[in-house]
Amino acid sequence: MARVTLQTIADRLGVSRATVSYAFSRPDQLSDGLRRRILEVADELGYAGPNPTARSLRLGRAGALGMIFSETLAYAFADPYAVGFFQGLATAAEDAGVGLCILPLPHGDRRSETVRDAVVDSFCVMSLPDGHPALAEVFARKLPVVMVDEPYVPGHPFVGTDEPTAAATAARHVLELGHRRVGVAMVGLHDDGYTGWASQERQESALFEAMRRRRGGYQRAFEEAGVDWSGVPFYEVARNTRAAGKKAGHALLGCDPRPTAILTNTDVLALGVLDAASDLGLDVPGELSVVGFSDSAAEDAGLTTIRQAKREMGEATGRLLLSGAAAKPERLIFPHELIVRTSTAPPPRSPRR
Amino acid sequence: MARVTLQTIADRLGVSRATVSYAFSRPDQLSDGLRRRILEVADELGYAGPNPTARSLRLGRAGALGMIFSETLAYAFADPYAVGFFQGLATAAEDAGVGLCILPLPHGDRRSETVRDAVVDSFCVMSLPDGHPALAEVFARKLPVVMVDEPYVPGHPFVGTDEPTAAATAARHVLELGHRRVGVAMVGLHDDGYTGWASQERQESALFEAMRRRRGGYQRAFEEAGVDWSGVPFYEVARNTRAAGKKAGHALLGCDPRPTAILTNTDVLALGVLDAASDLGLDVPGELSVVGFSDSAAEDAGLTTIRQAKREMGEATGRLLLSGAAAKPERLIFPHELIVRTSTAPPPRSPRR
DNA sequence: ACATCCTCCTTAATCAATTAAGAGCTTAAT
DNA sequence: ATTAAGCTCTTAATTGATTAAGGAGGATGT
Repeated sequence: MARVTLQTIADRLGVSRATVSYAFSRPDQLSDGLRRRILEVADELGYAGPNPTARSLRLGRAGALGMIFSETLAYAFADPYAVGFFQGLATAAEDAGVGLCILPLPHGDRRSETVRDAVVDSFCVMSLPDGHPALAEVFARKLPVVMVDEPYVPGHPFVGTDEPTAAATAARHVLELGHRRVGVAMVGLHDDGYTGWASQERQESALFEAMRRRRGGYQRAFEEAGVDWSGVPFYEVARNTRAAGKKAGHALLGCDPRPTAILTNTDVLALGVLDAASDLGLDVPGELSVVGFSDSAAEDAGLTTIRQAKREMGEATGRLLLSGAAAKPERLIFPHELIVRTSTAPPPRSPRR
Repeated sequence: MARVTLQTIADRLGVSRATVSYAFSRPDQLSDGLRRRILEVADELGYAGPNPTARSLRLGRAGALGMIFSETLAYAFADPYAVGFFQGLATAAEDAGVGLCILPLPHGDRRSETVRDAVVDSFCVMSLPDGHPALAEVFARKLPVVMVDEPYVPGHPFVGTDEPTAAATAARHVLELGHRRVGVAMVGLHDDGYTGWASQERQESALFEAMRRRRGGYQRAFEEAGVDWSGVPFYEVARNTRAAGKKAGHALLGCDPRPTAILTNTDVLALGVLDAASDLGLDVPGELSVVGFSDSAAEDAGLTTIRQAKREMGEATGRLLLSGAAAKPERLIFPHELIVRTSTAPPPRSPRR
């Protein structure tokens, strides 16, 4: 059972390959009779239709948008922020009738040429650390690229959030409620798998730009409020999971004096902190205030958080890529919003020890 | 700025195209000196590397797995069950170093040739109604296909759940607790946008096979317990959202006599039913028991549900497709499990009116 | 001195289509 | 009758690579 191509059908009918091609893609170029006969024979021979790869090559378009993510794909799909973004991106792809191709990057010792070999027309790069090798591979492809959240590469379009301001808004919220002993739990600063207390130096040298800037926003708000940042307990976790959040929560709540508020840079982490508070029998928000980030899992838990326009960001990224506008180095900063729910309140008058 | 191809570089250096190709893909075939010179010139000319589409054509492999979903992509990404499945599928794709290409289907009056033109090596088809035109387009491609949840097409590999048994398990749980006035809320039976009470005939003629079978499981369990199915209030909603679940909850809880338990075919719907119960000031599980399905959003809410191995199903599907085993018509039925949490209890002794 | 073996590179076939331009032939208009 | 216009189909160039087989030249073995 040899491969069936246009040529096979052409030979069988004694017509030219071009004629068979027209039968499939330009019905107006052929008489109805011949066209019918061609389609009949195609069916008979089990022809699978014009080969998409050959078509792509000839037409110079792949019909797909490539998406690159720094983490493993399992991790990406477990992150509500990323999934929300995908939703928007997928909507844009759908509207344009192109596929959304999620590309795995090599992790660990695994080699992979996915970026080099991906049959796509453009790339969306999300949360890659500054010098990640995949970034160079993407640029080498000379296709339209939009960077999301990080890294910001001058001269290339960017979609993101005003991280320092958003973080400062979250911090200011608890500071204005009167909290002075505040702990911070963050994920996504480095990719070395470290979980534990983070020194000032480690904080500032964070590999991931967006989270580094977000942290900077916290610090600025604290300093503006006259709170010494070096006294702020700062716990870093390696994975954005509820369990990691719980661990951070226990660490922070074990400090003496105990914080009356905890800031986290994801909602998932914040939920874990709530778990820790619950373990210790602490009333939230009576004895402890907790703030999340990105409003991705926050509603049910009554979490105060910073809402980000995930879907809109995804859609905008898609449109930028699909409209060809990605040639211009636009920089779209999407608005954020503080959503105050029931996880934050003024600190207790006389803190329980 | 004309296109730079292997040939451009070859011409510039006065070598053959093949030599340049070897410089990129088979370093051992070339002297180091020439290879270096080739790469240098390539860089100089701004060559983007061997064209992936041409490569794909020549090598006969696309390096991507196509995924098809009956709903809009925004909807798919909003469904925790689907996202869980994606997680597993993506993991398998990642391990194999291939991309995961999510293909939009035409919706409404939109035309689209995405299935016909998708540059992929295989297809994963999830939850397509029996006669959906995309299914024929997929088969026409003559590539490996795995069907997930539905439709089951004899002779093709299938990955899914024992729907009738799983549903019967959920139903039996409340029946064994002593409930006799039970309501049912389901989504995903038809795709005509209908929301409201569903007649027996409408139930049985459901377009989507998996949900049709799931419903059959409920009915069987009721009949085995001696409960007349025709007296069971059955509310159907068009979309798998919390708001829709709430609407269904209000409808069902407005029945006289009021149900003491409600079965839903998704956790999202169940959360909505809990919202409705809360609106009415009903105690769960004291006055109302609620059961979800798929354990996708259930833990925090304490929802009793049927756990499905979403991730494992996705991974198995991926492996089937990527190992070439999809040629054999395997039928993988994954186990389910009743998870009893705090949303179910025996019915109240003397029901409040 | 001759055969043999490498190393390095070229030739040419192949992958499977699309499409502008042109060639016959028929039909219609003048 | 003649010219122009329409249909329908073919020719041939093009898209950008990969790779088996072969050739030229130098090094090695006997």
